[in-house]
Amino acid sequence: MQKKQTEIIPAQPYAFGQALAYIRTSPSSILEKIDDHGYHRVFTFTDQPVLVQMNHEGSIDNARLKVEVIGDHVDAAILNQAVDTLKRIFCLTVDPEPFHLLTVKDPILGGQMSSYRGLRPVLIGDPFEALVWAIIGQQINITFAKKLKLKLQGLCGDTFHFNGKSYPVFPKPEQIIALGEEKLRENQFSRQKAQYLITASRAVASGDIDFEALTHMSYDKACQSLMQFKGLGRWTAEYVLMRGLGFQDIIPAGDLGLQDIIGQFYKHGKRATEDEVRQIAKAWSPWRSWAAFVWWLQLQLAHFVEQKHRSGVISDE
DNA sequence: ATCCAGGCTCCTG
DNA sequence: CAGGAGCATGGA
Repeated sequence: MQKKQTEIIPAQPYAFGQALAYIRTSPSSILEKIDDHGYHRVFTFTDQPVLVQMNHEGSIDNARLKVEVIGDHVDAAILNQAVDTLKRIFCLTVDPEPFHLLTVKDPILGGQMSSYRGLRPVLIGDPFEALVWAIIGQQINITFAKKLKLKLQGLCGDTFHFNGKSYPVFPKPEQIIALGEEKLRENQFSRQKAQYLITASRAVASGDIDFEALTHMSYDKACQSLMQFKGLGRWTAEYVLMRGLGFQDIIPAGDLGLQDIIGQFYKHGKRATEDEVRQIAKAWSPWRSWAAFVWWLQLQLAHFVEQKHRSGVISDE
């Protein structure tokens, strides 16, 4: 095993602790390990599993991030890939000030943001993982979606071992294809989901879906490009562009959760329609993805607290 | 039990 | 072209 390390100075202010809290409560995060020291996760860089660790030092206004990569053959190029990946996932190079100014103009969104100084979105670790998660999440409750993701990981994902600990490595498209529709069906994936997953994996493996190319397209083109595949509708395309590739100005208005919470705050509790969400979200351009992240964070925290309650972890005072 | 869930496709009228 | 049924499965 070789190690290399470096440091990232993010655009300030940056509340890394908020990002970690988000990951800890996010149902989509099954690969990340979060502890007092920071963030740990295995990525695949140039066909090699690499453990990436990021710890924070300093304060919100003086944040510094220590990055370490561990793997069989890690060199400067691998370290660079890790840094680029982390910058993308945590939006480290984006100046959050314009978004902050925008939220101040919207008292409702601004009210949500007041306790989140230095917060910025956290993307899903890898675009393919975002695509898989979006397909899994279609039309089922999140708790079950997480179970399915864990199952998929157990069925065809690799494991990376280091220092007595094991870290899951998200399956490559080829591994999901090799698993096959039958196996997925046996594991509670509906026929549709199984088909969509295989179709999407094939498209990624063949290069028909090219994430790198998508990042350079306009929103419209990228969306259309994804939606030509069966099983990838508008919501899924928007979700992947936003949470997988970091498109900054997308509102996945078809999302029931968003319709719900935006209705709560902007329509006196009545669920908003897709069109209404798009209309309301225009005010948040060009930061619509960031606003969506904030709303999702609210939903997620509420859901997390509720679950804790149910399982009796939090006792009523 | 009953309704619904971080949708999508396909089929009506 | 808007609206709705059907899908397939588990959570609350």
